[in-house]
Amino acid sequence: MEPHRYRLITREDEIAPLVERLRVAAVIGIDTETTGLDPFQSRLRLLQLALPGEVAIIDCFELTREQLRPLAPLMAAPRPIKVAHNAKFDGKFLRHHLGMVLDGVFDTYLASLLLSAGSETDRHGLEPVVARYLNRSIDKQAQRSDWSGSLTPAQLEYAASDAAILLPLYDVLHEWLGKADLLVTADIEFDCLRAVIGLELNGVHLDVERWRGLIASMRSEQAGVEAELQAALSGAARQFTLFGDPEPINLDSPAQVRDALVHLGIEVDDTREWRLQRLAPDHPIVATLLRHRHLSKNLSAFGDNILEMINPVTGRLHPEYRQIGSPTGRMTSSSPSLQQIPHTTEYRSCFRAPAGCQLIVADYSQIEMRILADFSRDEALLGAFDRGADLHRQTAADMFGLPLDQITQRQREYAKGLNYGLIYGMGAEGLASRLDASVAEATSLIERYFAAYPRVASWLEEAAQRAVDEGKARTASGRLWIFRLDPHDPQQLAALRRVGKNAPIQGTASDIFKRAIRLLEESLQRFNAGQDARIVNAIHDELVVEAATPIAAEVEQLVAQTMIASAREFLTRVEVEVDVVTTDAWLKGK
DNA sequence: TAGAATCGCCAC
DNA sequence: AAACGTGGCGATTCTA
Repeated sequence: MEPHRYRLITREDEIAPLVERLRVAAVIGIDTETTGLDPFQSRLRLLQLALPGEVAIIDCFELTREQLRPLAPLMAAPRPIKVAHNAKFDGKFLRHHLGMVLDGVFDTYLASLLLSAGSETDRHGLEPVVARYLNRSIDKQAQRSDWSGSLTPAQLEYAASDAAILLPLYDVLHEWLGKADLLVTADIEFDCLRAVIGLELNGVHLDVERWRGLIASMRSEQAGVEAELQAALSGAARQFTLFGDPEPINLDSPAQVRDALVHLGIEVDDTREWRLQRLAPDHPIVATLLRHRHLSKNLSAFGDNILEMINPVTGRLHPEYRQIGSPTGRMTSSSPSLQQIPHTTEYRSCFRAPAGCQLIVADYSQIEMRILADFSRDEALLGAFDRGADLHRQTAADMFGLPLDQITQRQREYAKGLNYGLIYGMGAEGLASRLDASVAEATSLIERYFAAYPRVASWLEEAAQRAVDEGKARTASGRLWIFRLDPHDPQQLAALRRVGKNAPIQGTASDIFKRAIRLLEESLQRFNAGQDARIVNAIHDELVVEAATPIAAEVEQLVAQTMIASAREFLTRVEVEVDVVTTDAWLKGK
């Protein structure tokens, strides 16, 4: 690639003229080089700003936060558009080290993800994206060089070219997004970047002592369970120690556990939970085994490892978010995944508001069923939400033609199974197993359900057929998922029909949620000036906000109103409900 | 011996 | 009893 014209900026008097040139630009490329990946433990070295034909490279070791402040309004404004590849990374460093909010972004990484529409094989680093959309090759080797010392011409050339390439990349990706009707979805994604940057920087507070106590009590119970199981199962062992004692089996090995059970006369093909559940009533040892599994799982997945992830600088957990974590648009979090902390009081109560703060925990009530009602226009299902009654009880009443107060617990369970199952494309066999009923019973229940909600039936069928015919699905915002499933293969056809039903619903829930995050970030801005309210967790349909106690009540109202306002942008027929509580810990009726 | 594949299970 | 969608992740087992 041809060398880029760049200017290394190390003096304060160079900032104002630079700001003037940037201010009149429609679009600028932006990139950073840092001494590491964690903004709390590494430094921001370079900030590159690309204009057509020119790249300014700011040496952040030479200039103070105060001296760079004139750049801040540009970074936060809608214009110029800041083009970055994975702006979340740059945005975290800008926010933490320079106090700048990054907004008004076009993210080429997110754009590439949207355009690939769920392809698992596409890569989305800058190098493959440039290759795919500009048909050019770039060299990323200098990325991992040492950015903390004196800079070589090669490093500066790399820094400049990485920022410069973003401008032509923007042109091409913008055009492709337009052609694919993805500009609305792209704006949803770009708009919530600022909040996702906040989510990662804010992190969550974990009560370490409480967590340690939880681990300790589980470990001691596990020791007892383990001894009991070894005594019972080792008789089945084929291995013996040098002293003739039975070799203990590895209870974490499904194969060894299966063999041991078979030796005890308990015939099993595998040892998955549902299968062991079936055996537990007749075999106390299996129940104990299940308890061991549970403890073992929790201790390994939610034990000391979580404590090790606490950031030494902030003392908090800072998960990484993949903003487009699935083709439906759902976010995922990792290191740790706060989205899979067990939903029990002992775990959730460890996630607490720090002193002087409260947690506002808010989630959408039945959001996916409401989306289904809105999409299908089914009068009875819409009516169920209008009446505001317990949905599953209402569904049972609709199915069985009974008044609400005559619905039995079992009938409500049936209705609940259907409400949850059908949006996932469940069939009669699946429902039968879930409800512990016969396939005939399940079939008849589904018939009753669809008789009560006929437009739901037709919408689901049309969605399945559309997936088969077109090989793709879209959400309310236009988010696209192109299915890589072969409709000529019976198994893949069935999977295609299931995902065809679910994708528009789950994906629209993502649209609504992400829009809500954006709106809430904006609403909280006036509090954020004082660092008094911040979003600290986001789990598919639930938001957790940490707020200073004096403003918590006001923030609670804001959170609920904002989430409702977002849903209204996408749903026309159905009202959504938000359950919200203000508490000390991450607890609520959900 | 490192990485892939598999089993299994946590969340919404 | 692989057929209920989306994910992350840990332990074991397989494989190059």
